Amino acid sequence: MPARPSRISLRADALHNRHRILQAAREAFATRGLDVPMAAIARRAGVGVATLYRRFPTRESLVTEVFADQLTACAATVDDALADPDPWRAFRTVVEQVCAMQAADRGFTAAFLTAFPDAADHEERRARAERGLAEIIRRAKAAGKLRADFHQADLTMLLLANAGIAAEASQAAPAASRRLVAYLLQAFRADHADPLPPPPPLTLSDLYGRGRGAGRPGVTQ
Amino acid sequence: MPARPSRISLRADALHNRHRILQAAREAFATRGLDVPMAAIARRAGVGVATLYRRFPTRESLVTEVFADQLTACAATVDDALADPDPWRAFRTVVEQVCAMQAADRGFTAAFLTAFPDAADHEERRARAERGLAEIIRRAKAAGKLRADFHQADLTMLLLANAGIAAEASQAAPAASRRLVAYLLQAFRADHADPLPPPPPLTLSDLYGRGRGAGRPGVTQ
DNA sequence: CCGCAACCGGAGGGGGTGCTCCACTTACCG
DNA sequence: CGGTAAGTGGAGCACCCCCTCCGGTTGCGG
Repeated sequence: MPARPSRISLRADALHNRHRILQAAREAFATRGLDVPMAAIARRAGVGVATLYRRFPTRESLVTEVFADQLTACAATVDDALADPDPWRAFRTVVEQVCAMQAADRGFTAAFLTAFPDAADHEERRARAERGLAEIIRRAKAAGKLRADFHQADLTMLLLANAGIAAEASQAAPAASRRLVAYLLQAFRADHADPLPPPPPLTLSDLYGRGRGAGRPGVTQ
Repeated sequence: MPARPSRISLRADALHNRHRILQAAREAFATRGLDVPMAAIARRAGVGVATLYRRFPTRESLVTEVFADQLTACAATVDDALADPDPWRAFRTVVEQVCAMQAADRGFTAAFLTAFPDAADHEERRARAERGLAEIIRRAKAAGKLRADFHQADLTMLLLANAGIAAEASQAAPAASRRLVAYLLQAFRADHADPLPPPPPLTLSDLYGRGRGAGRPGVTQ
């Protein structure tokens, strides 16, 4: 996979600064979340604000670049799971790994859950992962391990729940996340599936569609 | 229970405005979360900013006042549950009710999870509820319905997870929350309790103690 | 009905953040 | 080694939000 054409010809010092910025942003996002001030990132990287904005015109571009690796890792997790002959282990592993990544990096959680208007390959990769997950779910159900009334939206639900833990728990997040995932995996198993009351109108796609904001009663009031 | 002495002698119009402010704040907090601008609340209430600040000097005082009813309802739920002869139903009802309240009101979630430095009775009531919950847990375990390795911190975990859903899911929050709670309640049952890997170092108290911020590597950078 | 004290709303200072413009510096190529 | 274009950092503007001060208004007791 060749590097993106936009960054091939950078002067040596510029490239160096670019790496410093990415590193600083990575740390800042992980500990303080996605809305850390740009100036703080620049300061941490030891560059001026202008340099940061020249390299990454929008915060979004910085975020996508910073979390590209981790998203790749996510995709790889899904692919690995698709190659696993044991459907339930595949399902379990994906859930555990992704949630662990979320819990370890507060910014990653937000980046994962945020829709990026541009970032075409981002979206495409996400759609691909979603298809992979659907297949894993299908197999696990077919194997009789995953309860039949499990819905793909339940994964989104789990991700949101896990994000809540990552957002507030801080240092305790990894342990709490592990615990939550363990509980839920047990609840997802087919062999002890009590009836499940409510259906979940919640998939990643329509979460982005018209999700988060207020009901917008007036204009701004 | 008599009204608080601080608000007994208000002029008629002032009292009227006070109610308008509380109503506006309630709506704003519910839809936009706790950090909605004070000016927006004032505008929505049809009063000036000064009036809002005169009546509620800090945002915190406004928040506590707005959610006093709901916190009372929470406490009542715990008390009701303590009176229930069926321990498991008591446990289940408390969890379901509180989570439903959280899902219905985004601000309530935040208010519930936020520590208030003042608000003495707030803290006291919270501590009391926590004791009640401990008793409910104890009974449910003794009845053999709740798994023995359930920990009180698991409730906090559930609350945080539910908060994550309330924060991002918006209109789908109630349904998603119900689904999550249903899953977790099944996982909490003693009769299908697979071994649970990680212990949870996470209770409400130490969540407040030194919880949310970054690791604070330097001073502000 | 009158006077005063309680009340009101908006203007404005202070702080923080997003983003840009511009004079200076420096890597790199010939 | 020198010219040049790429690169740099910080000052500065615009915006938003918190909170307070102050001149005008009004409920209400006498």
